[in-house]
Amino acid sequence: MLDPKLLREQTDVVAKKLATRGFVLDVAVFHALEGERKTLQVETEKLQNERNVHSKNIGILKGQGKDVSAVLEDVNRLGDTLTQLSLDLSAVQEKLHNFCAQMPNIPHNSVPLGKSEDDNVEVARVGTPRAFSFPVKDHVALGEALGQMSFEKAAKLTGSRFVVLNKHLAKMQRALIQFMLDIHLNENAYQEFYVPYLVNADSLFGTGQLPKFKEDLFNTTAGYSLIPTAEVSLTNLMRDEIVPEDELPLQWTAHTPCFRSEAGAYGKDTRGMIRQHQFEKIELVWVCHPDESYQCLEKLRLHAETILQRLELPYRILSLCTADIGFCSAKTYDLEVWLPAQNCYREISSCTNTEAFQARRMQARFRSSKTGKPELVHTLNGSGLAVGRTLVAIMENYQDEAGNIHIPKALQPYMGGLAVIEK
RNA sequence: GGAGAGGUGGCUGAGUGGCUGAAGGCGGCGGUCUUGAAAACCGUUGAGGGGUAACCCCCCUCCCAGGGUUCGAAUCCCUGCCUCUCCGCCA
Repeated sequence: MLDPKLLREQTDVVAKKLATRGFVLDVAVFHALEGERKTLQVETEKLQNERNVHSKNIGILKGQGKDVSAVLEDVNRLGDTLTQLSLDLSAVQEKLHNFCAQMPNIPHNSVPLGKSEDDNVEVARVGTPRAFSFPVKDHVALGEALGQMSFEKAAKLTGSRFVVLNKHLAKMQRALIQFMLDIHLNENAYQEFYVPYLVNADSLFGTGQLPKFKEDLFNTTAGYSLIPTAEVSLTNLMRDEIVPEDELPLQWTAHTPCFRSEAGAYGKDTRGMIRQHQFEKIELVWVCHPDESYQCLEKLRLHAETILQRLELPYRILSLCTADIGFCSAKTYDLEVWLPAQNCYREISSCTNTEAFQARRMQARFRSSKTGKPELVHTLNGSGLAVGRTLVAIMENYQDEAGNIHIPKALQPYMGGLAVIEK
């Protein structure tokens, strides 16, 4: 959610900035709603005040044993008008709220302008893709040949876009989770959380999944939704909270499964573990002072990169352009890992500064030591990393001609010393 | 699942229809005192929104949430959510 004051006072500036990301702000509609709101609100509050004054008088007069019928008549006359006005007011306020809830965040000045994902800017490449002396197989071929990855079994159990792993591959996924968490906890000072995988609508609104992206979620008959990312559970810990300024920044992490319905993405990446309805992820969340959020974003990105570096996986860093950043994002870096079978880099982490966009939706605040007043925090989130895709990357980058998977050095201790997964 | 009790400000805890946005205590902040600190004493201390160019100021809303009764609701009624105690069940 954008700052309503900013929106009101500099509507054209906001519209211009949102246009860079392909969002058309209907300035006329906004001004009309806003004008209506103001008139109604002022009038409603005026009448409410009148009513309150009268009511207070009634109390005083009654206490003195005097007749109140005259005042009572006055205040009764207010009744109907006031009822109607407040109905009108809340209708307009709801419209205004819905209007604003659909508006995406304003891109930061450092975000490259662009019209599509082709305009994303490559910031750096790290590591060199290995040269293979044999035809590379993709993770599906490798995994099925090993007998440790089955999409068929998953389809029997559930449907498409799920996977069953067993033996070493199942263990490697668990090892990766442990490996990533250990680094974030021991080296990067994150606090670990265990959180619900089902959340309510307020939480989903807070982090921006609602109202716009309801279709991407798995919703339950109980009224809860499965989390599409631990960002929802972690970030919403701050909802309606006010923390002391000196406790900032907060660095939180959790491993969770993530559930995405992604109705719109059918036909894309139909093969393999790249796009699944259920996958494991380590999430990193920062809650910080507004002055520091861009330094924090750099640190967050570095923490995600560390994992790729330790696993010796080649990757590149993209700064997403205005057309490609997410709804809540003011700025996003994507980390893309090299996948030899696809002969390209694929997203494995997305690190985002939402500034106060989510914080405003959540009323997540800190108490300013300067003013003593609550102010909105900035929230950031990033994957550190997507575990399923990391597994894919290891399989494809570390395969040999026989179809065996060599395990990265750093991960071997987590695999009980195992160095190669063989048939 | 069954039976009870309860949800009030950062915390604790009064308040059953009328200057109560809320006593008292704790905590926080400011001050007096002190070489400094502690103690003591005095003062101060919720949030959201609107009006205003803006501070001061003025107004509205908020005592779990949503409805209702009333001129007026923290207080009465209904529904939901949550917490606690006892019993049952269970990983």
